[in-house]
Amino acid sequence: MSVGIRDVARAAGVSTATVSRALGRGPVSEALRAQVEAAVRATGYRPNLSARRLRSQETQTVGLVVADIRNPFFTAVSRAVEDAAYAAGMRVILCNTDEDPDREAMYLRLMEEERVTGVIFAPTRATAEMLATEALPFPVVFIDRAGPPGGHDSVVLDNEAAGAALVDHLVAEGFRRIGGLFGSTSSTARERLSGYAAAMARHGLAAAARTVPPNAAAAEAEARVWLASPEAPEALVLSNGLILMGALRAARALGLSVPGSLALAGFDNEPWTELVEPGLTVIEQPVAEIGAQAMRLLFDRLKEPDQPVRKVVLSGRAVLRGSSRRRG
Amino acid sequence: MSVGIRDVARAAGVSTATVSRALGRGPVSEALRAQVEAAVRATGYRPNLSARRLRSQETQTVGLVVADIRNPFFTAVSRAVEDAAYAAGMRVILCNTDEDPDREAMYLRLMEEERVTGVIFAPTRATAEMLATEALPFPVVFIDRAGPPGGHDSVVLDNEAAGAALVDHLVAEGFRRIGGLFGSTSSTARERLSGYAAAMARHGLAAAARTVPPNAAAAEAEARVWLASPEAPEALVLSNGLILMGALRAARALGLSVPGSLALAGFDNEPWTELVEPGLTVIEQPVAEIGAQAMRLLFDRLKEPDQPVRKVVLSGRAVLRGSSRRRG
DNA sequence: CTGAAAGCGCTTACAG
DNA sequence: CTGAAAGCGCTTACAG
Repeated sequence: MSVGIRDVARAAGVSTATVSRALGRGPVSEALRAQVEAAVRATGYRPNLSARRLRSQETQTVGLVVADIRNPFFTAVSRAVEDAAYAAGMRVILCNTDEDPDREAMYLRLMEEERVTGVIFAPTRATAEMLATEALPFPVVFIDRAGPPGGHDSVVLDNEAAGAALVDHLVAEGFRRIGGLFGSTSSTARERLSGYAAAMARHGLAAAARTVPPNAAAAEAEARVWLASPEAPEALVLSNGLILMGALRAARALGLSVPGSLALAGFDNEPWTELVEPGLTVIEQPVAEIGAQAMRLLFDRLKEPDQPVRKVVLSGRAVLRGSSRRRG
Repeated sequence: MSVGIRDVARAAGVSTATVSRALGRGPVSEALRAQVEAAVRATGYRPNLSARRLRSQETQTVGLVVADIRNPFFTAVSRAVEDAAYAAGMRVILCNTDEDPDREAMYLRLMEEERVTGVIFAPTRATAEMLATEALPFPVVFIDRAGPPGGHDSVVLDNEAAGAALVDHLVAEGFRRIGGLFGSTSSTARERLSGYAAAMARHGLAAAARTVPPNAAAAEAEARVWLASPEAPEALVLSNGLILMGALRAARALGLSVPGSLALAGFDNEPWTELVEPGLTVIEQPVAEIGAQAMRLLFDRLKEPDQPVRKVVLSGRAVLRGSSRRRG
């Protein structure tokens, strides 16, 4: 029914081997190549990628496993990964784990069955640690969150520095009771928390950090309780864009003026952070660069499987806006 | 090197056929099934999906071809599609066309080579029309944008009604010089424009619509020129979330107060539209429902290839906020 | 219910 | 450069 390589071979008057070579990188005379190309057009032939993958043992596929594509950070990174992949003739399988270790395990298993060339992965802490010991049949590049040192290549932000930078900025603006709301599942959030805590200590201030599931609803709920309590901070550091959004909602709900009653400083320079009033101070991540770098690390690893593990640490850029401006 | 079905068969003391049946839906005695499962665990066997697909002639793969995953509308839809797909044991290949017909053609061709089970596609007008005649070897479900009637199944918003609803609302709020900024590439934008124009005519008002490439930068540039000109409207209808963002930026850049000097009403109830001041009036699309419905149409089509073409039209929900409030 | 054998559609040594 | 043949790892009629 469907036209196969045999039909093309017959139409071109050559062997299937020659058709295969003409479509790939095999050595073929110009004359035969032209015949094959004409036959391909005439028959409407489409190579069967499943057959090609099985036979060649190369799937040319990269798995991209992230927490949730609806998190704008992952949206942007995934677009960069896909651009790089398709440019290199590879395909991408995208999976959303919702930060659930069971789903992570399931998708990692799927990646094995797909015989993927490699995986770009934003793991939970639990899975990142597991992967330090368990060997996988393909290279893994961690993004956003590195596992234990020496395990896998990774490209991450300098989270400690970024967390500390937000504190330094808030302190410079005159704030002292600076709280922090951090995601509870990722090593990234933990590092940002660590940078926050270190900077607070350095300034001789008492740290007050809370952790929440990394989504806007959970962050809003926690912030509402906190901000209405006697221990309410006068400024808040938020560990990602969703938590920042939740904190802003909480401030609005409680009628707290920003930055008058509550200063905010967070992560991810999404378009909307500039459009709200006041604009939100954030650490901008080089999202496209993260995706592109991850693909580069993956390709390098495929080329040199035994080279030492590399960790690419990118710096965030502080974008200072009204939400963290000096009080009064 | 890698463990195959033969190794499992050997370990379990059965034939490869029995292993295959035990892992699939074949009839196998409980005793052998247990032996096979034990052997699978013991060997760490992972079925090779390329081989399975080649042999079974079923890829269990759906292609999802959208303009740009970074458009929040497509982000949300794609998440819904992926959830439905993985729940049904299918995989998703995601492609970004950037509204470029050449890239659309390229990815459609890739879908053929992948032998996908079906494709969910948000096409440009050019490609939608092409697809009305050209036959594809797999069912296609259009989302967001339907092609010519009778061509393919589709799930779309009632765009004309939504466009008209925004006009009716603005008129009710006392606006009369109501302009419109619409995307130039999709049938969706065209329909929203048509609803806008019809409603303007119904109210005895002069329509003033412009079209732009559907991204925030192009929309901002066009809006800046328009709003600074003598023909500047007092209210603007925007045909999607990106264009709405561009228009808001233009208003801010020109120092136009919203809604005092310029009212805004657009599409896509993204979280940020509630957080800006004033909140933006938008038509909310049932994004999760659109993705889920598309998968349902696809499954139905696979089950009943010859049933008549279906077009599911979903209604938007108007979310009225400050940006369109009566002037003065 | 079970196994031996054929074959899905390609690519790739192996000869020439 | 080219072709005949083997085989990638599975599933599925076909017999029993």
